[in-house]
Amino acid sequence: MTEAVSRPTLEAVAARAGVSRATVSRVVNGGDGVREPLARRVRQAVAELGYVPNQAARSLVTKRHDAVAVVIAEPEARVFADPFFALQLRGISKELTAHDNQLVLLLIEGRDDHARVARYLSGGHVDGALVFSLHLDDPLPGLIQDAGVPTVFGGRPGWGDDGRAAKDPGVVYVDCDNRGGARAAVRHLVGLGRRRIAHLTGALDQTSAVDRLDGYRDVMAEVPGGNDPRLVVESDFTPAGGERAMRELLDRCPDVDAVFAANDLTALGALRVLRASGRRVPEDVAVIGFDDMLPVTEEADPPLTTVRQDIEQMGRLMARLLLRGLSHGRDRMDGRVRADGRDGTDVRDRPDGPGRSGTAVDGPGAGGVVLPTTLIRRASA
Amino acid sequence: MTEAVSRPTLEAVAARAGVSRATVSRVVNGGDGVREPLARRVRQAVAELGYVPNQAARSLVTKRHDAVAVVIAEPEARVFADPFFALQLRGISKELTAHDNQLVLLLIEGRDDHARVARYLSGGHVDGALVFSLHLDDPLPGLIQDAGVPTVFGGRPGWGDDGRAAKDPGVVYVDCDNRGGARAAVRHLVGLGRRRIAHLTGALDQTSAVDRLDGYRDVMAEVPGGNDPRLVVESDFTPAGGERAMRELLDRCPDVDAVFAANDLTALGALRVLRASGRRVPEDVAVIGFDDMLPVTEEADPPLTTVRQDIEQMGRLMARLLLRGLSHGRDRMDGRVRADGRDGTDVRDRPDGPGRSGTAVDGPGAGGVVLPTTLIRRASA
DNA sequence: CTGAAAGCGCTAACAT
DNA sequence: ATGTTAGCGCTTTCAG
Repeated sequence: MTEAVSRPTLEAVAARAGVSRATVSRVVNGGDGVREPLARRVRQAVAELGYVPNQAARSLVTKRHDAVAVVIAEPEARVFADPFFALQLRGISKELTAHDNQLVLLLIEGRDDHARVARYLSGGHVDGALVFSLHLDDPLPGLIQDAGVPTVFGGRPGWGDDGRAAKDPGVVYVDCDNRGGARAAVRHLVGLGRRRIAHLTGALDQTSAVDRLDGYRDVMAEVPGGNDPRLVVESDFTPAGGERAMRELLDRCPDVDAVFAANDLTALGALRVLRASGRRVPEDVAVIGFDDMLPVTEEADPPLTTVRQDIEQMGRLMARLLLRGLSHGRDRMDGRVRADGRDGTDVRDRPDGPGRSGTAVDGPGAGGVVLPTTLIRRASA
Repeated sequence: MTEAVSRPTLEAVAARAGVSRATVSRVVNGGDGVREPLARRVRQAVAELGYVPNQAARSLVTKRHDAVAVVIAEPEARVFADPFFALQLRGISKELTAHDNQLVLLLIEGRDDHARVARYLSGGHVDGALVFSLHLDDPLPGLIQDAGVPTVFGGRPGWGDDGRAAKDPGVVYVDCDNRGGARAAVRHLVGLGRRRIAHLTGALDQTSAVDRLDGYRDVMAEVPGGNDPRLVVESDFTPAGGERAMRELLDRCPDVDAVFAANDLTALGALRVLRASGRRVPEDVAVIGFDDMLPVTEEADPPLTTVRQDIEQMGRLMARLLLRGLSHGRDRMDGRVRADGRDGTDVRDRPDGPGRSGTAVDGPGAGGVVLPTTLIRRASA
């Protein structure tokens, strides 16, 4: 292992190129206003010495860090049960990398960690934050707002009275069209001729679960007998919860002919209970999930029809919005992030095929960007 | 959102407390050699002003960053198919947090990214790196060694001729006892009275797959007819690969009565093919997996007997070893990481129950720390 | 278009 | 035990 030998400084490069430090600095940072022959000499010296700018020194004067924090709270470690997390990170990482920003990962393990994270964020160590707000009652978003760090949330924030946060144009978030996706799923079941369509909800302290339930209700309101409350069973996004809910459902409504589960894991549990009860899927009961968690949906028996959301794209978009706000901030806006100016490239670049649902923007004035979902037909419905 | 108002500096705190900057600095950094009354005044001022040290300024002079990079290469995105990644990160994060270090996440998407990561690591932005080396031919480890950054690898590194790297005491890594775990699994099958025990390998360009195969062979060498090469089918750690391999196996050896799959996903594929072929598990064919990937093993049909490795613990240990090397380095060792001084607290704190396998240290002189595995009995074997 | 000089906020000798 | 001082490596006016 080589000794951590002191790296060359601007000074060294300047000496070697026979110019001043200022000139080297200019070249290194884009090189405006340096005549080509000189610039070339500088670049040469940089290459020869293997010069890499000292980020600490740079930050000290620019007050920028080219780093953003990604904050992930993982209460019951549910986040870790699925590949969600990884995909989001991947999208975020790609976008940050493309803009030469570093990703500082902040995992929250428990209540105590909130203070730590808040302190870090207020400490001015990063230029902004991407925050995944999982629960309606999570104190974290509030703390972060107080910290005064430009922030983009992942998933519609649910804090505040009646989801007030999501309507505050100062709060920027990215989400998938949970409600629209749910509608598409239920409509599909209706189109299949099903009438006793049930819903196994997700954990209702998360906005995604609430929105999917709302979407279900939107469509069922138009189905004769569709507002039978026994058709909705509360669950929690887990396979075990799905089993429990499905048993309960079978008890309440033995005549059920379709199930829209709040996510694929829940659908998996339902599938098992249905099989055990002697029902055939989809002949007797059609089943649809949500997320399109690949290993799960494709390997399910039968393969699961589901509503796909592009997790990685959500990550990318979050990062993009944050970075955009940051660059504004540098010029004159004090870093306030805004969700407008949605050029949408890369986001809505897929053809508008059948089964497509949702709009790309959830109403004017809101700080939320909502990505469309797609119904993926497999064997279960 | 509050304006990014300039935070208070040491100077401000000093003024308020009526002392010099140096004194404040001393108090903030542990407070040796400052008399209590004074120290109290300083702490008071710090609290009142909400002072947080400027990390950039501090790094500039100390040349330390209290940050480590976590480098994850994810070739075919396989990493993201399972919760592995998340668990490792969680373990790492916990340990780093406990020592006030930041986690900078570097995801490698393709060949081009290697250079970028190498440059970042050489750039002296972090104090050390935790690197997951997935493939035998990965150029990354070499680049990282050149970068001269204290590093701990996740998983036995396979580069160099014949795994030379793992024997270099200068190369530190943490792995689970793949070979021992495999032995335990196969021994269990033997104990069940099985004789035609097959192995579906993992991707053999990863040391974990190679080691598990070796473990299988260790035991089979003592089983009559156990060295039948047809009993080993190469696969790739995926469910689809598992299906393919299992079909091939059934073709070659219809009399197979047990299968040790290189991981749980592979076992899942095997299970499906076995069912389709009309075989009962475990009556006709016993099946064992590896990893104990919970959602998969518990939800499998039948629930999967498997070899558990404590992923999170591996992450913790990697971070701990790195941090330990770093603190040595600060005193006098130029940051060289060493795998000795294994106090092992938290690592070997579980009772030595039955089915336990492996040693905590893989031979003297090597830079590797190998964590034990546990056989988890469920219904499939 | 280029160079000289003034700090950014902090730590670590060195004084006292 | 506390204060004074000299930079860490860089960007950025400000002159020329």
